[in-house]
Amino acid sequence: MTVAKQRDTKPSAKTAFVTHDHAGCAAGTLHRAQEAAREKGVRMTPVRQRALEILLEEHRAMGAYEVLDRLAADGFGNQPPVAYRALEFLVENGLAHRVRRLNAFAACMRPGEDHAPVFLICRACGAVAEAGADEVRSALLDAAARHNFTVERATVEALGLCPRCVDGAEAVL
Amino acid sequence: MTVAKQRDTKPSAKTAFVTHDHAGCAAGTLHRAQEAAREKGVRMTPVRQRALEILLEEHRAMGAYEVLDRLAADGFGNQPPVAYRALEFLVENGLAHRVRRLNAFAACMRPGEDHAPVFLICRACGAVAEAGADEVRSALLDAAARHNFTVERATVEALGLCPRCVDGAEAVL
DNA sequence: CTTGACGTGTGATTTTATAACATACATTTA
DNA sequence: TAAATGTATGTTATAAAATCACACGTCAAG
Repeated sequence: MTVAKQRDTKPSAKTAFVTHDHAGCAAGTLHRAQEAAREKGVRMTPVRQRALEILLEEHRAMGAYEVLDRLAADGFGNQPPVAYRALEFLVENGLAHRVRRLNAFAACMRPGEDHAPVFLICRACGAVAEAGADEVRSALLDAAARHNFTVERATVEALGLCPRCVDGAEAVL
Repeated sequence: MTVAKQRDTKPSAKTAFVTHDHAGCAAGTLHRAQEAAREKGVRMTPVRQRALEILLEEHRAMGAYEVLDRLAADGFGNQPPVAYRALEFLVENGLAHRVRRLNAFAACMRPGEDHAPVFLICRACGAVAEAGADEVRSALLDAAARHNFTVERATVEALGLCPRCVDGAEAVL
């Protein structure tokens, strides 16, 4: 846990690809997530909160078993359902997202805001950014409408290289 | 196998959601796929072709193990790698697509044409349609560009209800 | 005919995800 | 506060999806 603030960077146009104060960014997002949960009337229990913290601390997509290991190390159960249930809760309540391409999960950077996220996944460093998606979403809805298809949920994921990895080969790896 | 044509519907705006002559549609697509493979200089071996036929016959997303069962029934190997290798080949060569939301695979309806497909997945009947995606794709590229992200591959999948399932509740289930 | 590349078959294993059931905690209701 | 109810957690087991590693076969180039 642990909310060590280091440089109180203002979270202006925060994206995973821009160097920023992870700890502060994570703390802020966690706070907003807690708010969102409270407003929604759902319970942010210890496992759930810890799972979210783990995702926020890493600021990348993590597999369920990876999260599970961390949870177990913190004294929670060490069986798959422990992680899957916490992660499912977070996803259901818009506090995290599932990244299908990676069979993984990532914290939502805009908890509470109704979101239709696009994920930008760097294949070099594994960073995952959540991009604004309004235009993508409306284009998708248009395309679906042309087929008389009713969209309920959408997954939009792009795999490629983030700005830090694309030029230098000094990639984070 | 089997090109029993039933109603020779003209494949004008063919989509999985419009009632049409599956057999004819499948046969035509298979033919185009074979052409595409030949032009590309890759080998369309028996397992590979049969795997594609299976996907085309069903005209829906199928899990690797489901395809495997059918292949085994036709005298091919019955171990997972048999199906995964054939499917991987098809995907690599643009003859099929992977539908991540379903952990499944579907035949490409436009083999050869460089495609950036959007999948419309009916949660009621399981049909999967490949929709035109140019606008979605450009919106996605724009969004990525704003983050200085270089897109290499994209996954766009919508889950919802197809026109046949959305109004009648007589849904296929 | 031998070599080497590619494809296929097979057994075993790894990784990802759920089912099923028991226990504990929390919130309401009386 | 005690009982009742719903919700969350722990744990065992298993299912489903995907890959590894290695043997064998085929076919075309040398």
